[in-house]
Amino acid sequence: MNANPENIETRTPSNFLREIIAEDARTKKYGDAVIQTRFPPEPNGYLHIGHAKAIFLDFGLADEFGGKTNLRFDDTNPEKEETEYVESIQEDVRWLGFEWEKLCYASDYFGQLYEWALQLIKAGKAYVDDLTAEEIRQHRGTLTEPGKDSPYRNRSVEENLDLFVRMKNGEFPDGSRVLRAKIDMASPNLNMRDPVMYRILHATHHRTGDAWCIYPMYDYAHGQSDSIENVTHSMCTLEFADHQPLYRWFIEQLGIFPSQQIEFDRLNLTYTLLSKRRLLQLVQEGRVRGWDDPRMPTLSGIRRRGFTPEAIRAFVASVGATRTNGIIDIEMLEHFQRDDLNRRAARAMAVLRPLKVVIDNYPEGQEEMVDVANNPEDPAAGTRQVPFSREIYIEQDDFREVPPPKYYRLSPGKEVRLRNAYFITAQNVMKDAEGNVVEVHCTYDPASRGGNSPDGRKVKSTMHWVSAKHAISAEIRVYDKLFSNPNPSDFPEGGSFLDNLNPNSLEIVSDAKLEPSLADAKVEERFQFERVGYFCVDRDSSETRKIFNRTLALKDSWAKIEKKAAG
RNA sequence: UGGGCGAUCGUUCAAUGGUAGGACAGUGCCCUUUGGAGGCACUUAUCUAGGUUCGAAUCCUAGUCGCCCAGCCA
Repeated sequence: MNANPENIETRTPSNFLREIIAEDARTKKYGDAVIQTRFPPEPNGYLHIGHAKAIFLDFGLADEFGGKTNLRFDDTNPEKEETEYVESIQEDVRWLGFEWEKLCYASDYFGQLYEWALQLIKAGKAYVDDLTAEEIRQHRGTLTEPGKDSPYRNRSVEENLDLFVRMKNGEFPDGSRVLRAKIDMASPNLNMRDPVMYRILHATHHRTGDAWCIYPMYDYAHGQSDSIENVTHSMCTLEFADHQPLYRWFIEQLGIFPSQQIEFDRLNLTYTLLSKRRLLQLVQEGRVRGWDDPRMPTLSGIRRRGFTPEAIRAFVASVGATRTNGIIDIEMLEHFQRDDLNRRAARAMAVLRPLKVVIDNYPEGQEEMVDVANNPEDPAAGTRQVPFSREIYIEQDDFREVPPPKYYRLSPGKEVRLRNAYFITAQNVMKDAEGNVVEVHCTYDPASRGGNSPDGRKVKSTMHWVSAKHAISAEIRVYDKLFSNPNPSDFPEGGSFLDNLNPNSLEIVSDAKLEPSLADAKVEERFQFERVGYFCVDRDSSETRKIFNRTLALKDSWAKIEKKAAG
């Protein structure tokens, strides 16, 4: 990305990660080596907003210090990993605006890792254990009790070597043996109680195929992979803090490049679930339309929803990094997205729930074009022509036959402005058999063309509109939060996180009326529908029928007033 | 109960022994051809108890509370 360090300095406060790196750079802890980081996802699912923070930190911090960042797939478990995911991950990282130095795979290092395992066995630091998974668990002890040595712990180097080579050669079935590091079964840190380094898995790996039937565990692969890549600062989330002693142990035993692990807090958001397992469940059970459903917190979902990489970067930058675990208000994310879109999104007029307005004194058959700013925030965006005629649509919410207090919009006898067009005054209404208002008849002031009256008369309200004759019809998918509970994982005994699903997270408006210029909108193009919200064109659109996703509603102070009045 | 980590406005991030500040949210006012945006103002915080110090959010001690760890997952 084209990061501007000065800008980042002034825009975001420092954090402990930046300070550690700055200090290491200053003291030349790594000599003249450049700052090297890595973003190490396991290709077993789609990236989500939580990963955006890690990506921003890994890439952003390295960049700030003139360093490099590798994208490394931590693909040590063939049973869960797929090429589909390695592709989507690359796409998502690029979409966020980052480019990696090298594309790496832990599986690239399987050979080296194997050689190092041999080395550790020869040094008497690793042994083959024939205990079952269950027995290993029992020998591990508990949080308060030390573990017990495996009866196989003191095998000879020769026997261990022989057994391990045969494990590698496929002589033993899955689960029959493992290679373990020989450390300390009484360590208060469970990770140091002779952790498993290799397990036998006769599974086809998405890259190495059937070349291997033993696969390294995370703990044995991660630090060494960092070391191979000369990673200076290996940043990961807090739950790995207990693994750090082991991370260092392997590097020290092997005498290889001393990468250092630093942990920071995971990103948590209100109303949002970031557990891969549960996200997968939502997809598999059809609770959402897929990984890229616009309600999903996945990067692909957020992108389809209309969020921008700029806003996400600004958001994660503001959130910073600490070692405290908190939960960030989703409104913070929404704020950064509105802020970005407000500056950049072209405006358009669209009526989601149309109510027909007939301007009785506007000549029948007449039509005209009015000049409209594409973005009042950005004069450079220019203007466009929007057709106006005798019959228009306004939002149902913008008319009340009996206006409540503080209601500024259209009501009988009230004069309002049609944005960029004319002042109109409501005269009378037509109703259907049930008494619903189906048409409002108004008169307009021809002198107010453009939206101002020469006599300086003021109106309280300005409303958007679409010419009925020229409007195009479109489908609009109005999204709301996927969960109605701020903490979706909080459910009563016997319940499920699914109970927290918001039943109204998707509302489909099938016949919205849009200004005709929107007929040319391209997939993913973003707009602000004035007074309504931010929308983008969904890829489900066809040549003849547009489908828009609502990214976010505009802040609505009238809704607040109404709510307050309702008590 | 063992080990590790942490604790500052409602939320989040700063303050690195020297005026507790910003952002989000909230409230009020101003402005407005989007009840949007913008501007101004306001409210609210250093977990507790001791100690060190001229001076402590910061250092020390003890306590309290929270998170993480007992996969042949990462």
